Amino acid sequence: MGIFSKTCEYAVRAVFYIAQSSQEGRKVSIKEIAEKVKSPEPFLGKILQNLSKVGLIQSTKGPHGGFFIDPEGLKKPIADIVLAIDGEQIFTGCGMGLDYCSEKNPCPLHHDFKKVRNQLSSMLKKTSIGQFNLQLIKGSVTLYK
Amino acid sequence: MGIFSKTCEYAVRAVFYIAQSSQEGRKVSIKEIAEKVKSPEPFLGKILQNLSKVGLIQSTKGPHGGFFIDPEGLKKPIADIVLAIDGEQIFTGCGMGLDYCSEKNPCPLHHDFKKVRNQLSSMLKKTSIGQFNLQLIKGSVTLYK
DNA sequence: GTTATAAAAGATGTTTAACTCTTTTATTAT
DNA sequence: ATAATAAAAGAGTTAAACATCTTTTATAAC
Ligand code: FES
Ligand code: FES
Repeated sequence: MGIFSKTCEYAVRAVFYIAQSSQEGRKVSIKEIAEKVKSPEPFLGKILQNLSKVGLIQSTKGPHGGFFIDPEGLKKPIADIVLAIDGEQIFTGCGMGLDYCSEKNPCPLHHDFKKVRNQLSSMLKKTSIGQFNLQLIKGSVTLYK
Repeated sequence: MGIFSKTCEYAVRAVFYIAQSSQEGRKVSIKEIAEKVKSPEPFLGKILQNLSKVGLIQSTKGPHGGFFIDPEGLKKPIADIVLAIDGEQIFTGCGMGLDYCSEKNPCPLHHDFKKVRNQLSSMLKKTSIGQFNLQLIKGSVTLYK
């Protein structure tokens, strides 16, 4: 596995796709999202359910219903998705798995690991979910391969 | 979970402890290592068995036997431990879980994620297993809490 | 209000990672 | 040789992550 859990990877890809669709004024169904971001449909349903519960995305049931993100949601950082799925360990935890990370009682990796962790955090916090859509729309980046 | 798997965290802590002991000229038993780095003893046994198979550490059976690291092993980078346990995905994989990471067909995170990944790689590759012992011996860093 | 649509909710199943136990083999000391 | 020690090897268990299936609820169109 990579840095994030598989569940989290699905979530990020899905949210990006929903964001893009929302900016085009469309709601999208689980089925469509699952196809476009290559994730198992029923599992993605559960993930989106959770993201919806914490208010990161919105949805409406029934015909022409589906998932979308309101303008407030588009302003939120990508970090919020990761936090909702994988928790804060990745932003604050010790690289060697010690119970807690501290300056006073650091592990051998601490000094360097802290930098990596900080860079990861700032990358996820500095960019909002909505900001990626320009890139996506003009086709310079992709959500599937 | 953090950036590395739990198994990998145990492995790194254990290898550091073994390295320290080796530089003091002692072999150490699974029991001792498990206590000192806070890992489940039988599980750690399996992990060390694997590291031993790939030649990262050495061991001898019987009385006064145990694990140690030869001078060659001490020169190897920490990255080798991570690679042996978690695989190369963490060094090369796409942050959003796309099948492969590429410059030509990048995901939205690619540009920034690449930097994080590179920093992580260089951190793990630049320092050898043996280099940590000075810090460990003088007590400025720790392997348990 | 009936029907169609689509997500929510809840229960269930599968796979992988984490962890344990038992038996065997190698080494050393007596 | 025998007994003691410690890892290797292999089989087995448990828990968590990943994934599916079924039923219910909300919404919209007719
Ligand atoms: S103590 Fe290990 S990363 Fe800070
Ligand atoms: S394509 Fe996603 S990190 Fe490179």
